[in-house]
Amino acid sequence: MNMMGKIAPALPDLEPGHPCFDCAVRELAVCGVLEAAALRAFKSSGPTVHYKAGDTVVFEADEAANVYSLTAGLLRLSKLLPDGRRQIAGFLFPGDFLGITMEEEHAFTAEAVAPSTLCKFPRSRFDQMVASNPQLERRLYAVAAHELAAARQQLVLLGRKTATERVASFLLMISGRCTTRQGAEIDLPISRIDMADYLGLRIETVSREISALKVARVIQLTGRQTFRIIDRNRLDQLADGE
Amino acid sequence: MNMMGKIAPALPDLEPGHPCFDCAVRELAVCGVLEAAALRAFKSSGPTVHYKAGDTVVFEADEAANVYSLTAGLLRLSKLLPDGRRQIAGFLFPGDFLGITMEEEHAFTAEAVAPSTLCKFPRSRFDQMVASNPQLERRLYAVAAHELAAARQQLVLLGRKTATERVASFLLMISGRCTTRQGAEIDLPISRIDMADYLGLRIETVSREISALKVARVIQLTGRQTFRIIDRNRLDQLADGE
DNA sequence: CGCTCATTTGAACGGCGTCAAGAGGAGTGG
DNA sequence: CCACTCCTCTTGACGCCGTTCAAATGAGCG
Repeated sequence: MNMMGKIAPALPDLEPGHPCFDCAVRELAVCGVLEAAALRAFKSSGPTVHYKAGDTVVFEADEAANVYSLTAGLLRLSKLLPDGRRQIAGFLFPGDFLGITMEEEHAFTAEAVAPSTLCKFPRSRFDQMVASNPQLERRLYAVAAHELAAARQQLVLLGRKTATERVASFLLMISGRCTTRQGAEIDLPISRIDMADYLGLRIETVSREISALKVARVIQLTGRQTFRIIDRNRLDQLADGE
Repeated sequence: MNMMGKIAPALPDLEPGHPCFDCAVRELAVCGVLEAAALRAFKSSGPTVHYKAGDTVVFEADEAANVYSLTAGLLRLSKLLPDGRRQIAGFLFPGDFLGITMEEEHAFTAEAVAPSTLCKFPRSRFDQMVASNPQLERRLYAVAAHELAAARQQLVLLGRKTATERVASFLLMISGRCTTRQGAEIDLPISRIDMADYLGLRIETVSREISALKVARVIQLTGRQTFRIIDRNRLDQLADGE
């Protein structure tokens, strides 16, 4: 039943002019399971759209008329309580799929954290593609199962972990997701506010915890948006509360 | 794309002797989408198993060799941190499916909260059934999407809601899930410890919040395991932090 | 009745939030 | 180059919500 990680073969028969030809995440995204012919039909059903940082892709409670595949950038999924409290349920990285729902409306708002590019498909058209491509259906299930596991892992963090453990866990997650450049320098494309709203903390607490990790020589801030892990083992320990 | 809630037709051609014939949740469960013939083949691939309250159905980190459909009882999905802290990620009610994962191991422990009955299927056999029944695949995706939405909703609760809001939300959830008997009496088959571990609180806090709701005449405890909602509107307000 | 275990209640503590001020960059204009 | 503003992030002081520790109450059951 394991299909995550099984990567579709290269598609040498896809012509260079096709928009998917040089897609950086083609094998990662849901489209990765499609044959060249199916991919052509698929892609032709929707445009590529761009959003700049801060833009809203879909509003919570909007009709779920489209689904998206993120090819570049970074999105956040969030929900706002009536009094202004906000919780971020997760981040979408390139290759991730936006629109896993059986409901008529979206349950969360999706906003661009960084300038982002997405392939946009009308839901009706997408459903047809899914119906006629069993592998796509299977891939969607795999993606949903993966997201579910991640969400449940986050439940443990929010329900039972301390501020120190949450921040340490977050930095480890980022280090696994964000391109580590030369010298293990890690990009941190997320503001303190977004970190706080993802971790169920306030920005002051996040800032204090990061400072503490810095003082303890576990990490090193190499720039406003970059850091370096000095003591990986210690960070692992802190994340697990040891 | 909406398939939740679309109930399969009755199956008059299923013989009375078949184990699924009088299954209380047949139309609710994943099996609900199967034709009588497919259902026969499906059911024959695994036995019915029983667990008493407290028993473990699958251990976290166990090999995911089987999948299950819960026909009666109540399960909890939980994870234990090394130092004993525990978080319950969700409860499974009759009709729910256990085994949504693409990994080789289970990520959470599943234990019986009440005496429970499950249909057990070897994963390999189940995958075959899924492969040859597209509707089953679609149903599984729908179930996963539904669970994902529920988990993300719980993220908001754990990350941003107060103790009062959490307990009020929980009682409302239970009132929607548990058979309300005569006089709107609601069964509460979950201990304070499980409530606390689900809500990210301590049992003393849960107890205090319930007492406060009782004193405020919002609910009424009619027994150790049953309660009644006196002021539904107020409970809704409290759950949303108004 | 007496044991055990779940739940409730009380009192004091502490981690994280709140409020407030300061530090550090990035951009703009002189 | 500095001066100024804006904004994010950091740091400090204090307060509160939920936890911790402790004990009482109550339900189930031999």
